[in-house]
Amino acid sequence: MERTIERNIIDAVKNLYDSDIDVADIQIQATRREFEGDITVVVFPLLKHSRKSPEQTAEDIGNYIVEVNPGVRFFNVVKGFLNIEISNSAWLDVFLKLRSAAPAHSFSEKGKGQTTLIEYSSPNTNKPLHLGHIRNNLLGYSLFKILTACGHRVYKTNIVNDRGIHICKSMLAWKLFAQGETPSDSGIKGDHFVGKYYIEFENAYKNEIRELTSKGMTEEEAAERSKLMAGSRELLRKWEAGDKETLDLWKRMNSWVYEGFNKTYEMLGVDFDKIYYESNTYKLGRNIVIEGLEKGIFYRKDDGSVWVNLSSDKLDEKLLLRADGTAVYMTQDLGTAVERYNDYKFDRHYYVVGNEQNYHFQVLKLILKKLGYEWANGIHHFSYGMVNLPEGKMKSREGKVVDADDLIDTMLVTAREMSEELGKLDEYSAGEKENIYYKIALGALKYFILKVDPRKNMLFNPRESIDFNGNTGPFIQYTYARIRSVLRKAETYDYSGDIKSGDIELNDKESDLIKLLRRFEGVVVEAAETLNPSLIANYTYNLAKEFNQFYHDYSILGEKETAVRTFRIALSEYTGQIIQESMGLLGIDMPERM
RNA sequence: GGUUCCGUAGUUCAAUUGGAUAGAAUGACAGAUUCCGGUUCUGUUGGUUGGGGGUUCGAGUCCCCCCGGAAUCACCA
Repeated sequence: MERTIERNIIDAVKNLYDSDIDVADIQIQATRREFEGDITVVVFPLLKHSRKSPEQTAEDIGNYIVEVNPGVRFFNVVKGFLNIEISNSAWLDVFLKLRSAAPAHSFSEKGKGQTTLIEYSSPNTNKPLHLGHIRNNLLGYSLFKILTACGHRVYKTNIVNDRGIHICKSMLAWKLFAQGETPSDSGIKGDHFVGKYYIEFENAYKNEIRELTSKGMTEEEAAERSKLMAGSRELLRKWEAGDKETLDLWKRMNSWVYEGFNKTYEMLGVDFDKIYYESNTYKLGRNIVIEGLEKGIFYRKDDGSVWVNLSSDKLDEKLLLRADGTAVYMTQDLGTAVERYNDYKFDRHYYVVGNEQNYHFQVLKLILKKLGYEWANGIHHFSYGMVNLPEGKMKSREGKVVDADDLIDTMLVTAREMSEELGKLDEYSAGEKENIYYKIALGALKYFILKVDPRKNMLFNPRESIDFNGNTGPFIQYTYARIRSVLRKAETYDYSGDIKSGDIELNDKESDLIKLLRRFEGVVVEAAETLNPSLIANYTYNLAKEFNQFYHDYSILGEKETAVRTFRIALSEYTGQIIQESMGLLGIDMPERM
């Protein structure tokens, strides 16, 4: 449609003004609702060719197009905007073309041949996942879906911070207090089980400090004298030295954590192609640092610690290895990056990590470049904002975190309550019902988080998210379920037959819906280019709302005219397909009924 | 203080990436509906896009200067 108009404009300018124009000067867009018409041409860029007023130019070109293009019914001019009304039969053609292209949907060729890595999730093995991780996981997974849809070859990776003093703390607490208890003994999910001992350590440590300070020590002295802290350091030392007993316990406790994480990941519907462990990559990182030191890119201070000076890039000095030779966060990330490049030879590598680490990733990329790795240019920190709650900020130190599993559970409970109240599922088995509740609960959670621009800090309100009305996941799911219901009923009606162009006259709601449907592809491409799933979310909401308006105003199954009924059912079916596909890019499942 | 990001209806978010009169949802208000209320439906209200300059046919969007908020600037991860 746009193509032919574009062609018309080039011809018009050629014939009317005897001038050749650049295709880039042609701006065609969908007409806004408030105005009459379907397609709008912005004529301002054409003025240099016409040398006339915007109104006159639009008038000239409009007349020309109406004359040569039979698909165009009429036009109107508002200021410098030429609004073109497409004939209804042309809209029907657009729909038929869209629909026939649907099964083999490919959105864009731009990603073709691109190998793209996405790192997301990145948990620590000393505590369960929380609300912040949920945003991370959902964004990472959705980016994977969107980029894949645009032709990228995408690999999902995860880096597990399974090493360090924090792990040793839970290990020590377990040795001291657990008396051999395991997750299966206690009936606690593995990651929560280990998290429990981490908290026990913190509490015991606090008590110890309080006792010591009450004897007249300062905080610093107390921290140095602390037996618990000394015990953790001792464990870390043993771990690094490869002490068998320590390593065995470490492996055992980590396996409990992973078992727990896997359940949470499964609930969220996310997965990974390859998981990296910091305990493996930190050694490679250390070698890289030492290599850089030999090349003179880094330098050693008197105490033996290794640094890089980035002050010429406004980034100050950064520590790479401690005085005792042990690795820091940056060390292992350098190792992980190099290992990943060796594994995948990626073109792009997205790190889905919260915006509190912007500085870290700036430094990481710069260091890799200084080391001479060309591929560092493909590294990109996908930085997202924090999730706040109505009660205020989340602070893990004060224990004010929303646990991921708890949150999912409350969402499930709420979904069940609300569905039971509506009572539309009474005839289904318990298993089928549970499956639907699950889809609603997760759909509500995912949609609420993904509809927000990732960069922005956001406010998560659990009650609002699961509303069946408004801009929510359940509302879109409800629209989809409604469409499916119509289609099930339609099978018992006589609506077979092809739709041919020219068969029927479309009404406004129908052509509005088609207009929106044809934008889908563009939205997906844009979401991939700007790495922004929220575009897809908000688009889908508009589509669902548009369908409901159409559904509200016109009869589908009760329609007498066979051709019209056939068309409307086909339109509903296609809308359902797009909604499902669109929400699928957000990792949200659509229930067949709800 | 340096760096990065964010400021849009009372609130939570949009705005086809530089297009027309900045839109939804929710809240509030009015009316309808009925088992009081919630629910549901209809309508109304709600904005100097933090402020000020600039760029151009045209700015919420791009540039500069202020104001406000967040993150970060560790031998934590």
